[in-house]
Amino acid sequence: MRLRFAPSPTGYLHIGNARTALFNYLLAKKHRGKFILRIEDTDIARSEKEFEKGIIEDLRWLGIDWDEGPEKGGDFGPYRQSERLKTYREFAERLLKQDKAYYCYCSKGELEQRNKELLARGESPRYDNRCRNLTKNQGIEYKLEGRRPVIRFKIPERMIEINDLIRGKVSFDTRLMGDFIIMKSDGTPTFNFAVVVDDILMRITTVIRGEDHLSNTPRHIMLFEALKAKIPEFAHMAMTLGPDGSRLSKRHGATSVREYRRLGMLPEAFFNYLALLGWGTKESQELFTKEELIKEFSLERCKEGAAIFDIEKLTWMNGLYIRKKEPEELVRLSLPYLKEKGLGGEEDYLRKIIVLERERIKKLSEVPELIEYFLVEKIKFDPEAVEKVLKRPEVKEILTSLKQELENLSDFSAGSLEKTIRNWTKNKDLKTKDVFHPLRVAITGRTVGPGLFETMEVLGKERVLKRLKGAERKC
RNA sequence: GGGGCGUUGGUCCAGCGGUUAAGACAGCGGGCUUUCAAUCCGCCAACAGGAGUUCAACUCUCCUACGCCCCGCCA
Repeated sequence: MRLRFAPSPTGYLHIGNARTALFNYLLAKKHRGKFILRIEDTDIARSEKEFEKGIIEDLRWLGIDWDEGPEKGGDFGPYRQSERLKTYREFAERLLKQDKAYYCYCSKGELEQRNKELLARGESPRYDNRCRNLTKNQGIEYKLEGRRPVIRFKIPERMIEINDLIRGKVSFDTRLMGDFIIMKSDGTPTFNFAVVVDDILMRITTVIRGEDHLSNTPRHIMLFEALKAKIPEFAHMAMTLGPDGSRLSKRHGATSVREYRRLGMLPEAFFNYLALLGWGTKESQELFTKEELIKEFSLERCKEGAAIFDIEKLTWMNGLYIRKKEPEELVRLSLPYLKEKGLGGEEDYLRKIIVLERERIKKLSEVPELIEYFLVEKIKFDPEAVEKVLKRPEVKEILTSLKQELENLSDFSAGSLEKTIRNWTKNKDLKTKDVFHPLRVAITGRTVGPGLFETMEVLGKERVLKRLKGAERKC
C-alpha cells in the first residue's frame, strides 16, 4: 500500500491539509505501507521555498514522518514536481501522438469571454472543444500570430463511476465536461495532469484527499485510462470548515498549523484533536495516543459531512495534555514564551512554579502572564483587587502584624505556613478569608492563583516579606 | 447555469428499522477550596422540511431547502 500527501507550497500547512496528511499517515502506518511526501510546486508564481520548508517543519512537529520525499529521497523521485517537468512533457507527448490530446490556441481572454457569454445565456461555462479538429494550417497560422498553445485532453464521452472508500459509488457524465488543459502554454503541467502522472510513476495505490477533489476525480480516471495505468483507490474526506460553516479562511483567525504551534498547542493534542475531526469510534473515545490511532483508524469510519474546526475543544484537549506533562518538560516548552516576554529564572525555581500553575495552563503562550508574579521584583497589582481587598480599613494592620509573625517563622514550608497563619488568625479572632484574601493580593497582586501557602513556600520567605512591606503602602 | 457531495443539540461525534437518541466541548447550576483552576455531581440542548416504503423510520426511497465543492493556462 502506497499513500501520499501532496501539498502546494503556496502557504504554510493549513489545518485542512494537516488533517489530510494525518489520515494518509495513519492509514499508511496501520497497513505498514509507505507514506510519500510530494511537493506540488508547478505554480511557479505562487510557490515559495520558504513555505515548502515550513510545511516540512510543521509536519515533523506534528509527529508525521514519511518514507519517501524531497531531501529524503526514494526510488520514485524526484518528489518535487518542479523537478519532473521533463516527465510531464513526455507523457503529454504520448497523449498527443495517440491523438488523445491536442494543441489549443484559444487565449485566456477569448476563453473568459466565451464563458461569460455562456453564463449570460444561462448555459454551463465550459470549453467548447473548438481546437480539437484544427487543421495543420490553422495551427501554423495561430503560431504565426504569436499564440502559445496549451495541450488539452480529449474527453471520451461516457459515464464514469467511482467507488469512493468513504462515500461509496459516485458517478459522473463526462459529456457535461469540456476538454481540459493538461499542459499550460509555459510548458508546465496543470494540477490535474501532474497528479495523475506522479501517482502512476510513484505507484500510489490509495489516494486520500479532500472532498474538493471529488469532482476532479473523473478527469483523473480518464487520464489513468488514457495512459494505460492502474487506477488507484480513492477516498475523499469531508472538508474542514470555519465556525460559521464556510470554508476555513484567515478571517476565522488562525488557519495554519504554524499559528497554533506559536499559540502553544502541543503536537500530541493537535494530532489527537485533528484525528477526531471527521472520524470517530463506536465507543466515542476521545483521547488517543498516536499508536492507538494507528491501530484504530479506518476509512469506513470517516464521516461524510464537513466538520467545523472548534478551537475551544482543541484548547480543552491541549490543557489535558499539558496537565499530563512532566514539570521539567513543561518548563522546557515554556522557556521560549518566557524569553519572548523577557522573563526567566533558575530552572529549579521555574519547575516549582510550573508544578503549582500547571492545571491552569491551557496554552503555552499563557505561561508568562500566568507566572509573571513569581519572576519579577516589582509585581503588578490588579487595580480592582487593590480597591476591593487591600483598601479595606482593617487590612493594613493585619498585614503589618502578620509580617511580624512571619519574620519569626523559620520553617517556611506550606504546611508550617498554613499551621502558623491559621493559628494566628484564630488567636486574633479573625475569619480566614479576611486574612487569606489580603495576603494573596499582597504577595501576588491578584485575587486568583494556586494554593496560598504553596505559593508562599515557592516564593520563599525573603520575597514574601518584601512583598508584604510593599503592599502596606498600597493599603 | 450545469454537475457532484453533504445535513443528529451552539460545536465534535455515536447510532446502521423497534433506544428514555449515547458520550465529549461549550453554556448553566451545585459540591470541594482562602480564590482561580483542576476534579466530582447535576441541568440545558438534536435527528433540516415534506412525501412515500413498512406493523415500525434518525436509520431505506424520492422531492424541497440549505451548505460546501468542481466546471480556472490555482491546486
